[in-house]
Amino acid sequence: MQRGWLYSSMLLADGNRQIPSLHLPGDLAGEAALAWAQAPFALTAATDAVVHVIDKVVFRSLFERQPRLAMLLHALAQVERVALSDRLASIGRTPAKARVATLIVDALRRLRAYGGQTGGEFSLPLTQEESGDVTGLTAVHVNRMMRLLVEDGLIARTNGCICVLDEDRLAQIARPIDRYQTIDTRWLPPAPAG
Amino acid sequence: MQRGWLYSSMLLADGNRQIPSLHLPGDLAGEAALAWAQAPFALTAATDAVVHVIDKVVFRSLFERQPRLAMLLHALAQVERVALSDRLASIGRTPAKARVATLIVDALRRLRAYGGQTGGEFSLPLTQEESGDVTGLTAVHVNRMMRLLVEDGLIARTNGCICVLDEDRLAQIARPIDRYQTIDTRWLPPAPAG
DNA sequence: CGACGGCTTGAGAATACTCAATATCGGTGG
DNA sequence: CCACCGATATTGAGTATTCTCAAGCCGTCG
Repeated sequence: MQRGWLYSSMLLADGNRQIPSLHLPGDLAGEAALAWAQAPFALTAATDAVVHVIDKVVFRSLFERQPRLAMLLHALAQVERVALSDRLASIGRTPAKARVATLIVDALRRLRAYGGQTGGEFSLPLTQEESGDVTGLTAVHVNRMMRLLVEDGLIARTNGCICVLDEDRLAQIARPIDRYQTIDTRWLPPAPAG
Repeated sequence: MQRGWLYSSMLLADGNRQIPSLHLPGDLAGEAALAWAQAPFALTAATDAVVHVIDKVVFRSLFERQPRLAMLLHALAQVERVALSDRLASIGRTPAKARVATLIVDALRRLRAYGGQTGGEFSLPLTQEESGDVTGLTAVHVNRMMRLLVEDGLIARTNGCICVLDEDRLAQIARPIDRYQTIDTRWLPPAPAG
C-alpha cells in the first residue's frame, strides 16, 4: 500500500474484535489471504488510502521467475511473524500503559522507516475503540492510559495528533524486549547487477 | 520436527516470558530465524524430541529449483500467521478460562492433524508456569482455570495427561472465532505427476 | 439549533495477580 | 525400603488492575 492507514481485524462470536495488525505505507497488506479461498481477516481503511492491488496469480509467476524476490518475500513474512509475536508478548505480558505506549512508538517508528516521517509528531487515525482492539483493552482504559502518558510528559495530544516528547522513555515503558534484530541476508544469492 | 513438543519463547526485560508458539510433530519450527542472523526466539524442548535440522542454504536451493514447493512453504507461513493472530485474539479478547480451553483444544486438534492422535486423551507436557506463558496468565491462575474446566465436566486430569470429555463445549468456550478456513490452492500451478 | 459519534471522567464490580502456606510427586541417597 | 529434597501443583486471603456502566462534554455535520 502507498498512503494511509489500513488495519486487519477479526470478529469473535461474542462481538468482540481484535486488530492483529496495522498496515502503513510500504507494507504488504492482506497477504494472509494467499492461503485461503476466503480472506481470514477483514481489511478496513482507517483513513483515505491509496493501495496497489496484486492478484494471486502474480505471486505464482513471481515464484517461478524471480526466486530471489520470492525468498525476500518469504523472509519478509518471517519478519512479520516476529512482529506479531512481539505484539503477543505486549498484550500477554505487559500492563495497559505499556501496551498503549507500544502502539504509539511502533506506529511512529514504522512511519519513519518508510521515509515519510521525521519528527516525533504524527496523526493517529484510530478511535480509542480501535486502539483498544489493537491493544486488547477497552476504549475507556485506552483513554486513561493516554492521559497517564500525557501526565508523565511522554506525549502530547491535540485532536488526533500525537507528539512524542520523550521517545526513549516511552520506548522503555513500551517494549522491554531484548532482541538483536540484525537482518541476515547472507544465505541469499547475490543481487543481480544494477 | 518429528516427535515431542518444542516451544519458542521470548524474554522481556522485566523477566517475564511469552511463548508465542508451540511446535508439535509435523511442524516447521524456528523458521522465523531465516530473516535474522541471531534467532529472534529461544527454542526449548518440553519433552524429549526428535527433530530434523534444515540448513538455511537448503531454503535457497529450494526456492531456486522448486518454485511450487516454495509457494507452498510461503502459503504455510501465511497459515501460521493466521494461527498467531488467532492466539492474539484469544489473549487480547477472551477471559482466562477461555484461554486455557483454547490451549487444550488447539493442542488436541493439532496432534490429531498429524495423524498420531485419535481419542480425546493426550499428555500436556507443560508446567503450569509454561502454560501461563502461552496464555498470558500466571501459573496460579492457570491452575484455577483448569480446576474450573474439570468441575464443569469438560476435561479430566491425571498427572500430566488431559482427557477432553466434551470437546464441542470446550471448543465453544475456547475460541469463538468465526472463520471459513478453506485452504485455497487454485492459484498454484498443478502438482507434478506422481 | 439538535443529533450524533467520539472523548473524558467517576464509581463500583469483576477479573486476574501477589504472596504465602501446604500438598504431591519423582527422584536420590542412606 | 525409607527419608528427604526440589520442583511443581494446589488452595486461601488480600490486593491491584482492568472492566462495566453511566453521565457529561466537545466538536462536527446536518
